[in-house]
Amino acid sequence: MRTDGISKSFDPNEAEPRLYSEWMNKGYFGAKVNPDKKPFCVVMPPPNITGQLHMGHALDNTLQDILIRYKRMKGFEALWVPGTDHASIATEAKIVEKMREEGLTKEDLGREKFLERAWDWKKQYGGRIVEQLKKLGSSCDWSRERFTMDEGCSEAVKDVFIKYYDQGLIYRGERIINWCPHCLTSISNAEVDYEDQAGAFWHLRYPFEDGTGYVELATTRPETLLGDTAVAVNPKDERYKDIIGKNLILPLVGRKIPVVADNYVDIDFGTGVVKITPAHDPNDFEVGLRHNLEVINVMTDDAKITEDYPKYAGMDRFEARKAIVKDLEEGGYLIKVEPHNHNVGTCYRCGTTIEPRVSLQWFVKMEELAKPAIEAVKTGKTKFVPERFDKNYFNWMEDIRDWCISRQLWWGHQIPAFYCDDCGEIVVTKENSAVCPKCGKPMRQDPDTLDTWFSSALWPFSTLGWPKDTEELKYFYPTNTLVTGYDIITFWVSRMMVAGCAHMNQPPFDTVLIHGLVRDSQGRKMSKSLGNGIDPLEVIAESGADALRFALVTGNAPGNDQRFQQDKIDMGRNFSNKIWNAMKFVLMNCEDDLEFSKVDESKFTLEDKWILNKLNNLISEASSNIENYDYGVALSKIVDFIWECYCDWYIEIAKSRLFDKECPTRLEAQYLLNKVLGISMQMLHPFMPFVTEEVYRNLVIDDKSDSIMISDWPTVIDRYKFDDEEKMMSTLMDAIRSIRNIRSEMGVAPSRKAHIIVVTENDNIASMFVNGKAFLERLASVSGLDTQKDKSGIPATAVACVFAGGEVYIPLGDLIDIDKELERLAKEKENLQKEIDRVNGKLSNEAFVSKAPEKVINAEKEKQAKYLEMFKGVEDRIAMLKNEQ
RNA sequence: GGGUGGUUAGCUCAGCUGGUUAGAGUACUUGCUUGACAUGCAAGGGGUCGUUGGUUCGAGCCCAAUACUACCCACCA
Repeated sequence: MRTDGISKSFDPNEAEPRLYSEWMNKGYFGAKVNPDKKPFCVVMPPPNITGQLHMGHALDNTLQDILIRYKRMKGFEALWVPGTDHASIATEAKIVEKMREEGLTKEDLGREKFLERAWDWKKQYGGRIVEQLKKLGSSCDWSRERFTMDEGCSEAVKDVFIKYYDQGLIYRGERIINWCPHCLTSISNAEVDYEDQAGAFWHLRYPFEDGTGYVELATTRPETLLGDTAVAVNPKDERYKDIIGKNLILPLVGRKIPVVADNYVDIDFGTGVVKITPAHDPNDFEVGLRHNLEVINVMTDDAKITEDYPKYAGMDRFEARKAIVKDLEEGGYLIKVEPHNHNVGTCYRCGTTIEPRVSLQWFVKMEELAKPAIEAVKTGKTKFVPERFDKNYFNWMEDIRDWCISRQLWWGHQIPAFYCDDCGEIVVTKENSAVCPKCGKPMRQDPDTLDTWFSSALWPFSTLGWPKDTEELKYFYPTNTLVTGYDIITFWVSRMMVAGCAHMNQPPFDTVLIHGLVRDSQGRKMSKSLGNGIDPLEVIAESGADALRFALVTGNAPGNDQRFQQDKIDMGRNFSNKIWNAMKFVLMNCEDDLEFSKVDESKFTLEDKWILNKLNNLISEASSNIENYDYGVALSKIVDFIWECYCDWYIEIAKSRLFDKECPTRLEAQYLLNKVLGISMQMLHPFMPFVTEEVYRNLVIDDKSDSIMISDWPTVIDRYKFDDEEKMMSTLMDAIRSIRNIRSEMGVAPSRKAHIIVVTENDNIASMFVNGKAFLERLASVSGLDTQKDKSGIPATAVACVFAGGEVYIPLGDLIDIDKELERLAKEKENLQKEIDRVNGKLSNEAFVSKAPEKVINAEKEKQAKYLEMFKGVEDRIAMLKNEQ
């Protein structure tokens, strides 16, 4: 028996790891430079080494795996490059946190020892997420796995830094930057999350130096008063014309500060007077530059007031706020406090309120670099899917600021800049040490590291060997599709686009496929704090990776968020089970010595031709859906085909041929059952790789590949195009559905088989019913049938159902309840009347007939004829039954 | 303040360039130990497609306005 050794149900926990390691051992995931094939390349967004696989990763990697498996089957040399990201801030924070538990600080350990710990961490946890990705079924070329801090990537980072520096695109300067007092580092604009917070507006008075009164102003951050070095008004503001240039005495501090005029001030907002704190506000910093104001930093790294203000020294900024407000009030400087909501910048890693702060940092000049990257999208060299996300991209890129790339962290790429403490000379070099070219003394390397995204920006080419001029680079670059979430466009996509254009003269990919967020069943973001996250690994353990992938892809459209529900996992698991059972049934009915070489295609029956035509349509439609990245749509079409067409109809119909060992078309049925299921498995494989492989291997298929993974993607088979047969078959199916419907409504027990009479004037239809007798018997509990051209001799108590081209009568004898049947017929008549009225209305509309395309008019006419015929049939029936009463 | 998406059955979502009686899954009701599968099979009920106008022979789809909702961007002290 072919079913020997085949388990009762598919067990993902057993099959998935076995198949995965087999695929890996056989090298199916690998890709190499191969001039005989077209390249297709995807680089994986490298997950953080600190990370654990979450639903976002699961979705992102499932989509990539679908894409890469599809392309591989389509005959491309398909490379999926995996790797991990060092994630400087996140990783360093975790290590520092762990050290804190041991009572240690970074400084206690020193840089070298700290980095040793960090590398240990990487060794311990960096592999964890990789193993988790494998559980998903990801078919990456693991032999090419990379890490953003490995030798090659580090080389690339240095090269880029030096190149930019030499071109004047990287500079070092004192600017106001976003400082995280918790992570103790600068962060870039992109790393700041703004959130609306309830705050207050403190109205203050600053007295004039000459004792002639005071100006009134309002602030949301009274503690920054300590660093005020001016007060600004708008030069056009008539109210304050006379005070420009006068001096004020800063309350609590006693510093003399000028009133300056600057267009930045909005006349209509507040009192029209703004206190200027250049060291702690980006706008004030700009004002300060224009008016040559002193920049006074009043806070330490961890946002405490400095020793310069003894009364508040050591206080946290929010503590200091309270103290200062109290002192202002006592000093009579506080006029009033009103509630006020405002946008507060927070650190995207730790959520701490950002402190804008003047500091010496490294920057990349972005404006020029952004231009070719913008151009690449404008000209369509790179396109976003869905298209609307290019607006998002342009929005960011066209208004881009210089990128602060230095971080006061140890874990990362140390900036390759060296300083001479003697003469102040700066050297930027790849060497590990430098000697001052001016005074010959050893130089000190900048202690800071680079923003993580600086190295990830190079990912599409650093992973292919750059800066070396490798064969891989020539063959696989530019890569093809980048798959990532919309939340990562500014962080990563934009920077890769910039880097690719700058260093490779080509944007790094032709398509950016954007997906949305995976939310919980109530539509909320999955987050640790809410505790509403679903662990993909638990889902895999319970229901298998195929079920998880099914759940993630079902109903997923590019760029859209989706809800994740247990239902979908169950559907996936049920579907696997359905496939498995279909396979078992097929094999159960295939002898060991089948000779498919003896199959005679001229013996294909109506249902054979129907399923083949359906299959052809599926191949062409699903393929084009996949090409368009509509994976959700493609999957549902494939599922519908397998479940409805193949299982619910074709298998059921085929049963009579299989069970009758003498049936002349039995071999053809066996052949097609295997073939059609096999092709369906191939199309389903990118979505559900494991169960499809297992089923494919068990089926009886000629010229079968060793693995479904490396089989050829199915194409439309021209000799199996049977549109007419498909139409005929649907007529039969309609009739079957009608019979079932009536039996169910009349409450006829399934065990009670009925002899039916088909009335039709059309000989083709009549013979179709006769030929389909066997499956009418099976599918509609029919015990036999007659055909005739008119209604003569049909007992009045027969129940009729009408279909296009005729009627089917089911004589049910005394089982029939005439009143009930009349009621049913009346309802049907009413429905038909409505439709006829609608169609008549359309066709009698002059405008419609003269303007609508002929095709549409003809369709309406056909409908009209059909409905009229059916209507007449129903009327006759009613008359007959009434007669009987 | 600017921008983007969503609003279709109780729930989750499809609906391609406007053209059958607006679909699916789930939930619900009913009937089935039908020789693969109860993780299943069959039948059924359920929607004025957010609102209001407009274009058109014809609008869930296109246009305008509006409401609600989610998100992104922005220096208003």
